[in-house]
Amino acid sequence: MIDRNCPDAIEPVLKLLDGKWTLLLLRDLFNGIKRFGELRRSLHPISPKTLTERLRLLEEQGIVTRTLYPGVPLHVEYELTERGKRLQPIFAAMRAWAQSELTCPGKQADTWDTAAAE
Amino acid sequence: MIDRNCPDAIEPVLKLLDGKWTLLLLRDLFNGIKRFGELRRSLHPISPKTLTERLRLLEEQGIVTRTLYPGVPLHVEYELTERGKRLQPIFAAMRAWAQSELTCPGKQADTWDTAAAE
DNA sequence: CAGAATCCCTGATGATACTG
DNA sequence: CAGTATCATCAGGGATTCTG
Repeated sequence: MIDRNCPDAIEPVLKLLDGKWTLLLLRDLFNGIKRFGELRRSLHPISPKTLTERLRLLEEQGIVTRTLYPGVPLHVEYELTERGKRLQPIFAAMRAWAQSELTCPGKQADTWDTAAAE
Repeated sequence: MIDRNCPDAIEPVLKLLDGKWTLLLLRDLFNGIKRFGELRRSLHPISPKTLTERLRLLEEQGIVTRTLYPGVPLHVEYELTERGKRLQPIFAAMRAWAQSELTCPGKQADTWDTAAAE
């Protein structure tokens, strides 16, 4: 039976990572500091509105930092906080599963276990 | 720069786990075989429609199995496949992060790093 | 360049009632 | 019990335009 205290409570994490672009956005940031435009291009076709929203939320959660470099044209950088970087294992686990279960380009595994793929 | 081949491709996983209830549903199944009604109560207030939809999708992906035990009243059991059970590390990583970063009931950590909590 | 402001729209989900 | 069938809903996103 579940430990309804807290140990099993992934809800907060789910809420944090919720949103169509959040995980993809974070993945990008794991590759280093990014500017707004970079993220926008990388996450294309995300809308600037959505990108801003997601970044703001992550900022509030202490997952990313926003650094403004005054001047014209504007220069803003987004970077993962230490707290944010600690999300790494989650991505690692996802990649691991993807690699072992999704047969990238070349593999033949497609034999699940209970199979019956129509 | 990112390895645009496949290694970094978490998209399929994200798609698989997408949906408001999917992760919560899977978490329940990690606690053992469940019947439709059990899941419904546990995930309350999920609607039967949504629960069915999610279960069907997971079934198609080879993540869960549906077993029908003929008779009246009906008896249907849902269980994780081996493939599904291999998603475990993802949950583990989420729980780990939640425990270390979200200060369950008693803790005081709330000091992120770049702080500046409003 | 980085957003803010608007308006719009669709798809995931909810609510409810019914059935084998 | 375990769904299916319908209809209604709404929030997350999208598209576009504008500005410091």
